[in-house]
Amino acid sequence: MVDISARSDYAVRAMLALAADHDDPGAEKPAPVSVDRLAQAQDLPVKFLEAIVADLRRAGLVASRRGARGGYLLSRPADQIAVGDIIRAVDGPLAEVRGLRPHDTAYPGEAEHLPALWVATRAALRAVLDGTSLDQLRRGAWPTEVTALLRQPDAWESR
Amino acid sequence: MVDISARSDYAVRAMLALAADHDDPGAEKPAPVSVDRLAQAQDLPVKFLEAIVADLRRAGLVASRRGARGGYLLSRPADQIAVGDIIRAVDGPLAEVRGLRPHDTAYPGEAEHLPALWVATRAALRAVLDGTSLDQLRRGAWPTEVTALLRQPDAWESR
DNA sequence: GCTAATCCTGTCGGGTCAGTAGGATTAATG
DNA sequence: CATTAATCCTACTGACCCGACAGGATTAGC
Repeated sequence: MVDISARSDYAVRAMLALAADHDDPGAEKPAPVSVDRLAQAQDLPVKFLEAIVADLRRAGLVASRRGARGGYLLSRPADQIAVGDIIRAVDGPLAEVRGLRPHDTAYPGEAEHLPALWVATRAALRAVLDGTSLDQLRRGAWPTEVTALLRQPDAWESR
Repeated sequence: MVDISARSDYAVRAMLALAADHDDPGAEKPAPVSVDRLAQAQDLPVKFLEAIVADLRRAGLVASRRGARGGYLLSRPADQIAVGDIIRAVDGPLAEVRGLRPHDTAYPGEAEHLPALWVATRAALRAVLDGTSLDQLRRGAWPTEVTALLRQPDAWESR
């Protein structure tokens, strides 16, 4: 069902590392961070991460400086980047049904209402992932929807 | 991210077909439905569906009668079967992070709050899929959480 | 005993995923 | 101006999973 891929997981963690570097040293202009340092910070495979960060750049979420002293920078403030943006950048749409977008599935007979359920499923995902910014995630300062979900008693249990 | 697999999609549709047969002819005892008829009703590949329905049986969601005039029956009323139950039966856990359950992921440094986000993501999924029964799905009689999600203006739009 | 069904095992091609290899290009710095 | 440190690009691989099919063993109603 939901499988948070290594790509997405690594991408979010790299972005978190970048965000940290961004507001860390007071008011200085942040210096570009190399893939090597990002990989070290979160213990990720360097070459694989390199490919992932390239996707983030193509999606416009980070800017790159080439050459010595080069590296990557957030292209927007961390409170204006949703986690959903990151995941879409590296893994495509948040939800698919057998390769189709949820809203253009169609079914015969008894299953006529099924598309609505898939759409609702996607909407639920969006509420969490597009409702949480990189900045909120880093600080654990959750938006209200997420807080409500986490308050659920069995949220941390298997099922 | 979320990929509703063919297995899950087909499984839900087969269960819907079964549910329809169940309350259709008034108060008669429902007769077992063969895989062939289920496949026809929803236009699904017979042999593949056979394997899927076998999973549903092992999970206890349907009961089987072997031999001539055999087939499958819902093992509980359709309002006591959650869509989430069906999906778990054929595809395993609703959410995983690189093969791990969301609640036992762990991260170094800046990503310390990430597990909570994955857990919230799963909780959001559960709210929709465990909150909707097979019966509600068939009738399009959505629970309040789903209605709220579908009311969202861009719920049916791409992103 | 025929027939219609479940049940089981095995196979298969293609696709995706995580990760690696190797090198071309770019730019700061001494 | 050469060295060095970085991005960038293309290609590859090995493993695994997914959708689907084949063939037959078993069961039970008529």
